Amino acid sequence: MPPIASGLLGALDPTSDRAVFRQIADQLREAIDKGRFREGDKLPSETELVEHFGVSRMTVRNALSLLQQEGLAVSEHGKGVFVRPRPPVRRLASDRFARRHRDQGKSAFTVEAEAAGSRPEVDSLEVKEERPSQDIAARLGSPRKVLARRRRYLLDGRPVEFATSYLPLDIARDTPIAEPNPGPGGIYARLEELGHRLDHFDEEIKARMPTPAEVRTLRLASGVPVIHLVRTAFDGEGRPVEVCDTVMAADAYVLAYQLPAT
Amino acid sequence: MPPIASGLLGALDPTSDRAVFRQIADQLREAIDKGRFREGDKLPSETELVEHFGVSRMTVRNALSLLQQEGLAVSEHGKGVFVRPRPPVRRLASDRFARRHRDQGKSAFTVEAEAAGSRPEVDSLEVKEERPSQDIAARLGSPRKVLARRRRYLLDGRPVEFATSYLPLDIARDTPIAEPNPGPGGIYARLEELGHRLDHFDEEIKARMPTPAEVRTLRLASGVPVIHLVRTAFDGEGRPVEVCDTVMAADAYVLAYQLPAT
DNA sequence: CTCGGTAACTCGTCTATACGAGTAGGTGTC
DNA sequence: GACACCTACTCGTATAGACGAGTTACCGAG
Repeated sequence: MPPIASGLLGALDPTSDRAVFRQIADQLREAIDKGRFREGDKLPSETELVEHFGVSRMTVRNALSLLQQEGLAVSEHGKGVFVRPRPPVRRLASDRFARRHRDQGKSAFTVEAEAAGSRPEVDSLEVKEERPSQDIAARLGSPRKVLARRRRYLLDGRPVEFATSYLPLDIARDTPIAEPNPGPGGIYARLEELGHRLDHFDEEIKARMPTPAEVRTLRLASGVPVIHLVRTAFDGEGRPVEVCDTVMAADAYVLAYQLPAT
Repeated sequence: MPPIASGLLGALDPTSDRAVFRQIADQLREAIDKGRFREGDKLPSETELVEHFGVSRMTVRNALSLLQQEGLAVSEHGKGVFVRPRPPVRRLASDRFARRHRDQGKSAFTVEAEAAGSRPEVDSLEVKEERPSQDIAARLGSPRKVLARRRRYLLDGRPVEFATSYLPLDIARDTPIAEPNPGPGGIYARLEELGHRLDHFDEEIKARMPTPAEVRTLRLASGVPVIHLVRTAFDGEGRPVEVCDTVMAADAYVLAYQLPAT
């Protein structure tokens, strides 16, 4: 076995006042940026880096930890540290809720995923009545209780999104919306059948680091933020009829919107 | 001085197989979530935690590092580790480029910031001609050269956003758009005066961890992602007339959009 | 009173060592 | 050939110690 995957990495500058672990991280980052290590490639092991740079293991781990926080690398216990693969990205277009996309037999997620050549799944379905949080209540016009529909979306076995829809009970109770499977076209199609013609949606987008619970349910690598999207659906009278709270793995999404110049 | 800010923190569970540093992080996280430590509060020092839990300093640092990666805490050299303050959030509404917002004497950023009671600044202005990257070229219809306008936006002295506008040279050369200050209403007002009536904008949104360069220019705390927004402006003939590439501190923004149900 | 220095505290960096736990590949037995 | 085992490699967790550098408050000299 060659002593190290060296040649790809240079030496430290002892005169620099830049911390040693940062210098090591810089070199690895540059090697990744320049393509000397590619997506999914294994980086030199901690032991190899220790020998190559002549530093202690904690220093090397510190450098690798930096790269992981930047989202450039992921470590796998027992295997090594790898250049983080960029997963295929799902593009959410601003017309994704257009009525013409609703009259299918399948859900929008399924149709779109299959068109993109991926294998879609929906799991951890939960449908129950509950008291809304303050935020959700405010968006829905302060109903006392709401119907909550929770589900997780996966592409090719990888969880990409976790969503909860909230609907006022007076709208959703004893309708197909309260069923685990609401039928073709999803709950928006059912809402319209029930006489709540949808007029427009408001969406609010934030990005932040995931909570430990979100790391688990979305199986997120370190250094991957989440996109938190809250969508409110309004009917023709301006009444909010649904709020959908969605947490998405940020590395799996691009959101696209079209704005009129008015 | 009291021996420790204890009472707020419990003991470790030696029977648990959960790593000690995770247990410590769990306790601190819970104390923050429950409001026992509030925004800006100083957490117990490393030394205090070492004594309270009876572990080594590296273990405590490991726990604190976890909280920083989650965006819950920030450390300040020589001072301590603090619960990360949530800065005031700037809300970008989907009508922010409406024509009626343009006929002011000031830029949209300035007007809006002052209305919100903040002190706006714009700096590191750079205006130059350059060859576009592949991505920008593709969005602009492959011009050979473009005018690039770079600037950084600050609120109350804090950098929140870094943006670059790209315009095809045949549109922008020798116009007020090529000046450092393009005048009231910004470059969109100038584009319309030049006969490029704006029709609509496309926006693409991603979230990711910042590069080291972005950490510097936006003075980002660890555990704060960036929102990367690329906006393309189209004229009435469907020609792209500008691409604006923006990197925003994610903790300073909420993006709001309105979608028609069509 | 002002200014400078010191002391005590904070986190940052780095070394050296040890053991645990997951993975992969080879080896040897049945 | 199938399978259990062993071994060598990987990263994960934890200890103990050392020195450096930024911050703050106090105290003493001028």
